[in-house]
Amino acid sequence: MHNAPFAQVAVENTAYHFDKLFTYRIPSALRGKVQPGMRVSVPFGTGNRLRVGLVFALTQEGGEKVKDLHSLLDPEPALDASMVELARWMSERYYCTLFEATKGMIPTGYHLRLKKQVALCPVFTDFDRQNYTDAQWCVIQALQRAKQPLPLEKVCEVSGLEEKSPEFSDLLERGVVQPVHTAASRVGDAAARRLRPVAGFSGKLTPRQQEVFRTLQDAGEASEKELCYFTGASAGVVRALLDKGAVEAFTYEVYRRPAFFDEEVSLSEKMALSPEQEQVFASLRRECEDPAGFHCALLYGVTGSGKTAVFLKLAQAVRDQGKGVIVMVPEISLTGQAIRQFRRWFGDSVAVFHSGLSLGERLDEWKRVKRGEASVVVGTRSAVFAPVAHLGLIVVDEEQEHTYKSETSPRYDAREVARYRCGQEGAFCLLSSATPSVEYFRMAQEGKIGFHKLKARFGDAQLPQVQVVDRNQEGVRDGGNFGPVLAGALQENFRLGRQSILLLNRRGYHTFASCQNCHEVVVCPHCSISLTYHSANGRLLCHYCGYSVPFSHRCPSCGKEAVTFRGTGTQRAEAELRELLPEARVLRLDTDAVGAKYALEKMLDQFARGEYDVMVGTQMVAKGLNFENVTLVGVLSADQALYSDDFRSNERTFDLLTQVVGRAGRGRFPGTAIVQTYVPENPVLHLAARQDYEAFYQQELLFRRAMLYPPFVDLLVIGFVGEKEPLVRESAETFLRRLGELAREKYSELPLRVLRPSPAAVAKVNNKYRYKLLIKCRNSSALRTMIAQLLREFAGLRRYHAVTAYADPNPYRIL
DNA sequence: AGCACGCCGACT
DNA sequence: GTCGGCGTGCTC
Repeated sequence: MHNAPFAQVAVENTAYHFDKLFTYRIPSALRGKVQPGMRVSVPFGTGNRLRVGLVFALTQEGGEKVKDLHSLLDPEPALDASMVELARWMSERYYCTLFEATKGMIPTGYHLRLKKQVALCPVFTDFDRQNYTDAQWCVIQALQRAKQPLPLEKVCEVSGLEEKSPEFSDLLERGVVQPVHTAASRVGDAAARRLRPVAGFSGKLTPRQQEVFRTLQDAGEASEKELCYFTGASAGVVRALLDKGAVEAFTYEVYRRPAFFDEEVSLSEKMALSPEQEQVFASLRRECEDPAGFHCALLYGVTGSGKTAVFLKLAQAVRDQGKGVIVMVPEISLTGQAIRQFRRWFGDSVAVFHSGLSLGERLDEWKRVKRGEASVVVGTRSAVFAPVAHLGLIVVDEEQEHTYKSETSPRYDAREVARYRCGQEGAFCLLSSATPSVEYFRMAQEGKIGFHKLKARFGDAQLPQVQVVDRNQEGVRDGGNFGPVLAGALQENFRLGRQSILLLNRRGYHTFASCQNCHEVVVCPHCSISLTYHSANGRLLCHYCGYSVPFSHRCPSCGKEAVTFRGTGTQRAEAELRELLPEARVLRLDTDAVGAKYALEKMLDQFARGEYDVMVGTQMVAKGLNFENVTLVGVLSADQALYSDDFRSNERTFDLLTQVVGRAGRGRFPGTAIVQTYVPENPVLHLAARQDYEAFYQQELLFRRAMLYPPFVDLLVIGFVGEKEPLVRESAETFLRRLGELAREKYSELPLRVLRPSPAAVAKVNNKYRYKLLIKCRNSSALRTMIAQLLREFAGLRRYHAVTAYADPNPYRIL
C-alpha cells in the first residue's frame, strides 16, 4: 500500500456543505513518500489554486476526474493513524469539515500557510538592462540580490507593480520569473549554537587559545557562553579558535520550555495514601488493567478528599507499564499546581499543553511528546489531542466544568473525545469530580461507566460548617456587601491570624456605566450588550467583540455629562473590606487585577505564603485552590447564579458553592463558610451548604426528567448568524420547516422535539444577529445524518446566502 | 467561500 | 462590436 497511486486528502478552507475527502493522483516522484497524516499542497477548485491538505488515506483506485497532488509538505506524518481516525469521527459528530477537525491536533505555530513567491527562472539568462522597463529591472535586481524566491507582496512593493499589471505578466510570459508556492509555518525549530574541537587540528595556538582548546576537548562540546565562563576567556579568544579552524560551530535543536520548568522541584519518593484512597486506587487500577472492563470511570469524592493523589498514583502505575498519560484540568490557572505535583513524580517527562504558552513553547512541548521524550501531559481542553503514543490513561479533572466544551468549531466535548480516544487506543478514561455533572453521575449510577467514591476528607480535615444567612433579616445597610454575621466572622478570623476567602459572583458585579439623566446604559455599538468599566486602562470594554472606548461622562444617547459607573464589583467590596478590617492585607483577584501572564500564579503563591489575610475575587477563587490556613469562606451573594434561566443554573450554583465552601478548613483547623442570600428558601443553597451532592443529584434529576433535559435527552442547537435580522429569523423558520418535512418523510422513527426559533441571549454580536433553534433528541447516527443533510441543503439556498447556519451538539448552555 | 463560465446592458 | 455586470454551478 505504501506505493499506492492515489491519496485521499482533507482540504483546508472547504465549506461544510461540500466537504469530503478529495482524491488526488500521487505523481511518481512522490510515490512511496506520501503517507497518511502528512500535509500536502493540492490544486483545488476551478482556478486550481493551491491549498494545504492533509492525507487521510492512500488508495489504489482513483476516479475519472482526478488531479495531481502538487507537493509534499511534511517529511514525516504530523498525525498518526489514530489521530486521523479521530478527526474523521469528530467531523461526523461535531458537524465540521475534516480539515477543521485536524486543526486542534497540530499546534497553531506549526500550521502551514501557502505563500505565493516569485523566483528567477534558473534557465533564463537575458540580463540585458535595455530589454526591460525600470520597474521590471527593479524586480530582477531584487531577486538577484536575494538569491532566493521572494514573497509576492515584497516584489510588488519594491517595484511598485501590481500582480496583474501588464509589465509583471510580461516577465512571467517571457519566462524571466516564475511563481513558486512555498508553505511556511508561523514558528520554526529553535536552534542553539555549540562549539566542538576539530579532530586532528595541528595549527599553532597561543597559550591562552591552547588552554581553551583543551578545555573544549575535555568537555567534548560547549556553548560559547559556557566555554568563556569556565575558562575565563573572552569571546575574542573563541573567535580566534574558530578562525584558525581549531574549533567548529554546529547547531542543534533546542526546546523552548515554559518558564516554570526552571523551577526546581524535588522528586518525591513515596506517596502516603489513606486506607480509603488506597482502596479506591486499587480498584481503579484493577479496572484500568482489565481489558474486558469499562474503559471509563467516574471518581467522585468530596472536596479535599484527595482525588488528585489517587489519580497521580494511577498515572504512575500506568506509566510503569510504559504507557502515556494525559491529565486535563479545566483552566490555565489550575495547570500550575497540577504541573508542580506531576513534575515531583515524573520529572522532565511532563509536558504542558495550554494556550497560555507561546506558540514556540507549544510547538516544542508537542514535539517532545511526539518524539516520546515526554509521556505525561498536563493541560487544558486541547491537551486531549496530545500525540501521546501508547496512551494508557486520560484523566479529566473537575469533569463538570464547561471549559471542556469547545464553543467554536469544532464544537467538541473533550470528555467525549477523551472517551473515544481511550476506546480506540485501549486506554482508560477517568473523570474526576466533587460535583459531577448530572449526565456522568447518572451513567455511573446506571453502571454504564465505572464508579469510585471517596467519602472522607483527607487527613483529619473536616467539612466546613456552613451558615446560610438571610440578608432580608439582617436589615440591609445601603446595599453594602457585608452583613453583620459575615463582618463579625471576618473580624474574628483575622484576630485569630487565619486567612479568609471571599467570593463575589461575577454576574451583576461587573461595573457597567449608565447615565444619571436619561438612565440609559452605555452599550456596545456592535453588540446587544452593555460595556463594562475596566480600571486598569480607564476604558469601557465589550466582552463579546473587544470594542473599547475611553470612559467619558458624556452620554452617547442624551448628550448630557451625566454618565457614571457604579463602584460595585470587586473594587467596591475591597473598599468596604478595608473599612471593616483596616489592618488586614487584602488581595483582590479578578480579571481586571490579573492581567499579566503569570500574575495569577504569583498572587496565589503570595497568598499561600501568608502575605495576605483576605482574598476577594470572582469565580477564580472558588476552584481547586488549596490553602491550609484558610478557615473562613464568605459568599457575598449566592443569588446571581440562580437567576439565570439556563437549564444548568442549579447545577452551576451547587457546584460553585460547594467548591468555594470546600476551600475552608483544608488544613489542621476546622473551616466555616458563610453564604449570604436574599432567597434563603432556595433548596440548592442548603444542599450545597450541607455538601450533599447526592441529594442534589436526586432533586435535579427529577427536574431534568420533568422538563426533558439531559441526561434524558440530548440537545442540539442550530445557530443562525447574519447581518440582516429579519432574514436571519426567516432562515431559522425555513430550516425548522424543512426539518419537520424531512423528519416526517425519512426519519419518522426518530424521537424529536423542536422548540421554535428564538433570538440568542445576546441577540447581536459584532453587528451580526443570532437566532437559534433547540432540538431535543437522541444523538444517534441517524439524527446526525439528517442534520448534516439539512445543513448541506441550507448552505445551498440562494436566498440565505448571507446567513450561516451551524450545529452545536450538547452545548453547555442554551441561552 | 472562491472562482470560472455565460448571458445581458452601456459604451467606444 | 466589446467590456464588464453578477446570477449559477462546481469544487477530486
